[in-house]
Amino acid sequence: MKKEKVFTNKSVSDLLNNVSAALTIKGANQFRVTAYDRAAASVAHLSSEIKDIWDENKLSDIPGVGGSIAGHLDELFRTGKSSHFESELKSLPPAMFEFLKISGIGPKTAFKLALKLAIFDKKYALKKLEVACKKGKVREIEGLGKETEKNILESVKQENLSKNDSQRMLLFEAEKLAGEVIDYLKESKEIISADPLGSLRRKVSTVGDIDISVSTNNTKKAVSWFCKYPKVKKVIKAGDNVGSVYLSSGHQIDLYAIEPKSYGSLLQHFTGSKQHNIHLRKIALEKGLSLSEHGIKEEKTGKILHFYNEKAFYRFLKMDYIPPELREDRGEIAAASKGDLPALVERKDIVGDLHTHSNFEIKTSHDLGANSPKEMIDKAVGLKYQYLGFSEHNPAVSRLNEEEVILILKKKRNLIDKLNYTSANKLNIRIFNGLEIDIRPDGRLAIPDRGLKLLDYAIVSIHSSMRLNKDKMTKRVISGLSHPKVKILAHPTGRMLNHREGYELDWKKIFSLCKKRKIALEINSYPDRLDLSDTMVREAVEAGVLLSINSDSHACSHMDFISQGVFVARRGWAERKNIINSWSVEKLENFFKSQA
DNA sequence: GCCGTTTTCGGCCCGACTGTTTTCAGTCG
Repeated sequence: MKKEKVFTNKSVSDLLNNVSAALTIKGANQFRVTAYDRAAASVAHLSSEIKDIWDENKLSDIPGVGGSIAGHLDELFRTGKSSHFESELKSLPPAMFEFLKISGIGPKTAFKLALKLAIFDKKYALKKLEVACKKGKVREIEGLGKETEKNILESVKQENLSKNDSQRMLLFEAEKLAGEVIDYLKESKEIISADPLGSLRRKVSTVGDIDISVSTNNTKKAVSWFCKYPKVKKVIKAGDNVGSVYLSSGHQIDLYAIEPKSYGSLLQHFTGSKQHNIHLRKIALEKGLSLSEHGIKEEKTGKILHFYNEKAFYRFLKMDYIPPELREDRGEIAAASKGDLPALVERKDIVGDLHTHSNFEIKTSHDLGANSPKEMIDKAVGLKYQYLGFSEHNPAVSRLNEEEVILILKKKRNLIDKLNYTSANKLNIRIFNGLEIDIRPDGRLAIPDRGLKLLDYAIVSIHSSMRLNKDKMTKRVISGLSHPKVKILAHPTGRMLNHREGYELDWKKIFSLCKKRKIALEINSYPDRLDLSDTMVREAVEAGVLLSINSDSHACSHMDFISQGVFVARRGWAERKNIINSWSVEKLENFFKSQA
């Protein structure tokens, strides 16, 4: 059997970067080079898989991918190779593309190294380069020197072949890491404020490098304080306004320092996204203005206008303030100019969690929660929730007969009723009796109808046979959604960030059914799920489908993950009205009882 | 090679930093 070649966003992005490098060496038009750079960066930051986008015939929708590159990529996905890309790359030594992985080495240096050291093969290229460095051969090359040699040696040795070689961090991890650095920075009396930048500030589900800005009256001191952060392993650069370090954990952190009067411009500039800023810059240019991290320059007078904060910046451009989560150049600039931005859902709008697992002994074949219902309720009260839904996995049908299953579900029903009696009196929180039910491969639900009757609502989801094809999977899910008690489809694509791609579904069909039958699609807040993804949320919202932001907690502490789901919802342009667990108890109760 | 509320041609962001230089090229974001 022929093995299918796997294309990931990362591998496609690398390929485009290599083509860009090849064009640079060949002295191609610089705009053609940057076009490939842009396409590569764009693909690397996609929030869905490029293969899926190709499936839907939407490659040209990717910013920076036009007819030509889309055509080559199409050939690549259809046949496993692109004759055009291959011909661009073939005249150059394959080793140089390995060298490109080293931070600080670009196309010209990589090419020079390969040529002068006569390292041509890809195999052992880095190893051979390391040997050459140790022999002092690199410093002999014209234009290179001791420092370059040292940098290469350190990079190769530490496998700090960064430049995106390591996998992207989950947003949750990045927030934690950046939070610690920011806390440290704020200890300095020179530093007035410090904020995350880039994808971290835009709350993208995965984050590459961490960038941080500081407002200070002494940028040099701020950078030097940053470089003294105890977890720094190596200072990459330390200029008057910019610092860059590797932590001992291997993560790279960049710092940008600026005086307070320009802080708004800096924050805006480095929050990006790149596409958002390019679009803004174009609009500004038409008005005779040029944008930079220092401010807005009036071309006519040469005067630079400074902005303390971003609100003033956007106001000057005659736009509403655009929340960082929306800054992806997906229509937010036009909307902000017209005063048409959505009123994005906020964390405080979420007044209940409908997907949680307690340790109630339900004899499931999946995982139980770690905490008791009582402990979970205390946590929910602490979060000021108005309601909490327990949705343990269904009892294991293969090991129990129907009567045993019903018995367990009755026991759970009784417990919830009892909890409601006490909680209504003492805690002022409503408890709902949910259940997370497997949709079996044939589309049937894993518990009998008699069991469903005991529930306030059912969540359905897929936990097995994830490799069914799109058609079969769609039929399976649609069948699983058919019972009127089913109100939520949990983690709808089954993806795990950095771990596995989701299964494929015919979303047109799913959306239209969910809209008609008023079934909410879940935004699962678990840090490595974040499923639906932001782009799918946007499509769901536009299709008029309801959403539910849930934590899928298997322990009390997991209930804090809910903010991660809120970020995804915001990135998907979702408003409070789209989210069922922002509704009042009464409205939600009616929703559960409705039989659309 | 991409892109379009001055659209199918003629533009395309730009500054900081490092290393190797002695005025600048290469890399990065």
